[in-house]
Amino acid sequence: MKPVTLKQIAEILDISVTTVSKALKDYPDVSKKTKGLVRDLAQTLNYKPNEFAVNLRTKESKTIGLIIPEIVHHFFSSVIKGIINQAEKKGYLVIILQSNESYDLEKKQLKLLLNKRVDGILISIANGTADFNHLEEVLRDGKPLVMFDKIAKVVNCSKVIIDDRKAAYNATQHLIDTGCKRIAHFRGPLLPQNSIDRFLGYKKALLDNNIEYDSSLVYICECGDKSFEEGKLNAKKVLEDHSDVDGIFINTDMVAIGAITAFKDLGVKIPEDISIVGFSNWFMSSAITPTLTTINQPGYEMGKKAFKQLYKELKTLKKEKHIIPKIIELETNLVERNTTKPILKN
Amino acid sequence: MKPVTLKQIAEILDISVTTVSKALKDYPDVSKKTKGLVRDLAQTLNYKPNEFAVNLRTKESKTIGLIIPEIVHHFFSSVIKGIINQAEKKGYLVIILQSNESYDLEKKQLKLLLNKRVDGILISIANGTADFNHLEEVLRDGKPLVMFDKIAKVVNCSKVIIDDRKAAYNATQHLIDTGCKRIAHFRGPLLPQNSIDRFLGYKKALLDNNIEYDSSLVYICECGDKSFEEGKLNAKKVLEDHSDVDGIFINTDMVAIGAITAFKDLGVKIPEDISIVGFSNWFMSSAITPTLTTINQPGYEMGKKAFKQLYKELKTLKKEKHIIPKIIELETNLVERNTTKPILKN
DNA sequence: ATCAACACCGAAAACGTTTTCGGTAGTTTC
DNA sequence: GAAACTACCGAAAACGTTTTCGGTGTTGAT
Repeated sequence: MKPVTLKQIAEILDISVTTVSKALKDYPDVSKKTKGLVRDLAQTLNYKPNEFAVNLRTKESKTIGLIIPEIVHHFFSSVIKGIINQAEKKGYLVIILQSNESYDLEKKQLKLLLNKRVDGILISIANGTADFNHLEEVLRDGKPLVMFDKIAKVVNCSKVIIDDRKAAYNATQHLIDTGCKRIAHFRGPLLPQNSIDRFLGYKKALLDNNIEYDSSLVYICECGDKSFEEGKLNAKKVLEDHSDVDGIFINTDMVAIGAITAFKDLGVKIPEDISIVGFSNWFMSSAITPTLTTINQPGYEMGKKAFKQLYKELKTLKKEKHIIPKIIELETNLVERNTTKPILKN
Repeated sequence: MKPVTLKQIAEILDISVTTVSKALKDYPDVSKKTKGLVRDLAQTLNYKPNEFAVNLRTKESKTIGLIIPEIVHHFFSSVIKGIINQAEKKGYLVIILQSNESYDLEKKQLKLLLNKRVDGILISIANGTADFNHLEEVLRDGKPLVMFDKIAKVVNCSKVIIDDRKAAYNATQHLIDTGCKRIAHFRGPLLPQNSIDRFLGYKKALLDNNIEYDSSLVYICECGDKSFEEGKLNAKKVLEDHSDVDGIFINTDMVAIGAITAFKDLGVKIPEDISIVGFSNWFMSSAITPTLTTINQPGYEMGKKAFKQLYKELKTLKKEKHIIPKIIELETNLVERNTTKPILKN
């Protein structure tokens, strides 16, 4: 019942623990014969090295921590998949925690991971997070930290992101290119950088096309569980408030699908009466009718890149003292579908 | 840079390591004064107990392993959420691995977790898994194992499941109750128990209502990434093969939504011409038009229950030698929406 | 016969905790 | 004034591994 140890193997073979350890790790100063004996016995006894002891000696756990605002979410779960697949390839295991978009939980969980002595941390911060002391502490602890998607610009660590501003600019520009004159925006919450950047991109596109920015055309969504409902609700509000709106750039696909559903119910024709561009390229976007024009946001890729960066830092930290943070920007692209009209030739 | 240890605190205060350790753990044989000193110093030095050393002594890691076929999946990600939320409450961390529906990967990952010496394991097995030796090994290792959703009946461990057969029976019965006479079934792959049980439930319902079972009305879907496409494809096939079909019970919502999309494109009226019942109650089911009648499968709840059972076993294993496996069955229910007609009064 | 080279092995320290057990000093009891 | 408590502290062993360093015995060359 009790797990087999090096000591037991040593006693059976009447050799020292040292030799057993070395034999299993293929040291050159152990004879072929002994190695054979040790390995065979280890095999038959089903010996598994005690990771706790190994960790204690080597001071690493080959485990990393991951904090994410929400797991039940297509984009984030894609990122997770990218991370753990990549981690597994490099022999790392991943402990996942969910902050639930709460700063307090995020802080607590970060402490949990630091206490567990994970080798490094990946995080996408919560919407509510405005203080970054808990994140700085990771760095102070000498552990590599890589942020992705929802980042804190001010923290001096590596980041894997998309250019939200540019993507939003392109989305809005596409609406303009397809003939929209009065364009609304369903934005996300006020705090997270993404939602700000997307808003800024939207605004810039209007400006560059000499369309006046009208703050009453901007609606806020929490983009949480209620995304679909928010989409429906805001769609109705737009119709009431501004009968002249002919295009909407929407912060996330889920909200966009809510809006589409509401518009269909209300007899609004898409894209003839109102054009819509979403954000994320959630797979449902190509399933709904009409299919949703949206910005493709590469989640799996982002997860992969984030882990790769963390891995690099893990390696360099073994030799050098410090790491130079790196900003990795992933490309996004507009996926043209049927909620926008074809581009006007002029 | 190097983490603070008990020894350092002891040296500074000129007391023994023992006393420091005891002070921090609030042993009764340490004076209030000493406790205060130790705790204050530990605080200011930002002392964190070395988990590796603690693990080595206590022989537990307060970490469990979770293997799941696919993360990017609404049902499974809900389960994950349930698990890690519950685990966090009890002070456990969760390492997640994804088998990708592959037996070989599943086997490898299980070994990985066992080597990591997690305290217990939660698993939903891959479709391809037909040999269960790797699962038995967990038990042989003396570690608690709890399966959920996709289980192996033959393995003697606790399981958290739904009654797929009953649920499928109810789904089919509902189609019959709403007037369907010729009912097709889009089933999942041949192997996993769920898919078999749902098929069996479908068949039984037909039998009990004196409707002849026709194997040509059963279509197989892989239910992987291509679910939506499979739904569309099989919908078309049904129309070609059997113009008289007036109801379909579909293995998962995603496939059902594909089918609905295809039917709408082909001008088939739902539920007038063909009624549909899905399975899972994916949130998109209530967003699509028409909203999908489906079986509610409580993912979050399942995750919670699975961890709770594992936790119980973890505790009992500390006292007793053996645990008696338990089968926990969660209730499902039919959610009536608009892809089925109202029930006929007779 | 001597020395160097080589092949192989093991003692011991170290990693940082936890816990048992015994010890000392001071206080109370009769 | 002896015995019995109480309150507090610490030495040491243990958990299982890794790695350094020094040993022994054999071989081959001189």
